[in-house]
Amino acid sequence: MTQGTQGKGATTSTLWDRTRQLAAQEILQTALRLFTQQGYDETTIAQIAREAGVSQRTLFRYFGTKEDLIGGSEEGFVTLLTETVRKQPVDAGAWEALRAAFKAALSLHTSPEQALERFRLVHHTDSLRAAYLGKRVRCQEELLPLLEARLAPSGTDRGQARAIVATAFACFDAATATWLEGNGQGDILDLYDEGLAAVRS
Amino acid sequence: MTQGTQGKGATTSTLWDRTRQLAAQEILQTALRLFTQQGYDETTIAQIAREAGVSQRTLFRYFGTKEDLIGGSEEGFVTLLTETVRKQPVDAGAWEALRAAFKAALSLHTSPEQALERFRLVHHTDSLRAAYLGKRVRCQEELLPLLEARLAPSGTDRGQARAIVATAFACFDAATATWLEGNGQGDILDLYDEGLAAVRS
DNA sequence: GCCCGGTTGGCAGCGACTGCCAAACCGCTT
DNA sequence: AAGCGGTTTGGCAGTCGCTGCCAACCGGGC
Repeated sequence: MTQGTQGKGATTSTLWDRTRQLAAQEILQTALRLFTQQGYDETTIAQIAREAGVSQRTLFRYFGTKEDLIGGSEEGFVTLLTETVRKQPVDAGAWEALRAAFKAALSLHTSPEQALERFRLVHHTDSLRAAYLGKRVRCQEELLPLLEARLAPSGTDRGQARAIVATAFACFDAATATWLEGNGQGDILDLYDEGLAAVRS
Repeated sequence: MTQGTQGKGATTSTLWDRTRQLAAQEILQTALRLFTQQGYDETTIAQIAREAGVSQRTLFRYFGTKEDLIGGSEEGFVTLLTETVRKQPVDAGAWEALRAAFKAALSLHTSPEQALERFRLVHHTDSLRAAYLGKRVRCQEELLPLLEARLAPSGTDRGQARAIVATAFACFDAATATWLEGNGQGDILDLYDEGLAAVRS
């Protein structure tokens, strides 16, 4: 699929599958527009395909599921988190590493307004929220071994490491929920710190 | 639906919708059997209906969705948790109340073996896990106001209360995951305590 | 016997998603 | 210019979960 022609140029090759990327973006924008305009459940794949000028079949070839049309591919997200954690200095604790990962994830959004809009959409649509939560736990599982290494010195076992990772994500979600409730007031990371502080009082 | 005939008898009325309950249980057992035998995704509603001796249509009338065939109705679960929290003594803190609620929830399972089997099924099926997580956050939202009351005296704001509830559930999930990994070894509540202790070290 | 509220079953239909096959397309060679 | 191989695309039919609608049914009160 993506490799076909990926010769020497480290840049985006053949100016042909740049068209492909463009098509993908076109689909994505159309989908996001319709979702915010009329809601996720009220928007059908058929409509998105029609308005984006592609067939339903190819839409499903670009994005495997309807949920993938929001939040982009899961892989990118996961690797960003894992790489960020891995890059943290060895003397940084698990909590610091996780905080850094969340910070990196938040920096993906182009603007707070866009983030707010997207968070709202995900938060208010049951199916989307469920999908997000699924991704989240897969993330946790991926991160677990990395953080186990940082935790081992202090005699923390696997179950405890899992609890720590889960707690970090839970507080992050709580922070975004609170942020959403306040219509984007304040900084998510600050809310995260406050929440975690309350937990670890 | 359920009220139709619910006269004076506080017991299960009219010996007629006892048949209904029986039918419901029949469907549930069939579904659970098939799920564990051949997997959730591989089992179709048509098959369950056929083997349970009802039409697809009535199956959907008893259980609104395929996911409802596992873990029973959400309402029952939610009310159990909220009632348990509400019943806790006023001087009990939020953490104690949540722990009591988890304990009550765990006591719903008839046997550890059955719990293990069911947890495994949910944990290993993406769609089921997503559905469970969705229920979980709805639970959290329901519980939030109750615990806010217990937390208010110590000057905890809403965002922090949310973080605390989310953390408790996260640690509970981590505990069940660890319990599952150890094939049902030990006690979930003990694992929960250990995880929470590590978090709040 | 008869009507009546509530239950059931069958059918048609929707929306997400997949497999399959033929047509279109791109870049390359002759 | 014509041909060719590999990839991409579109259309079609089919599956599965789920819903609305309507006709048939069943137990109980008049």
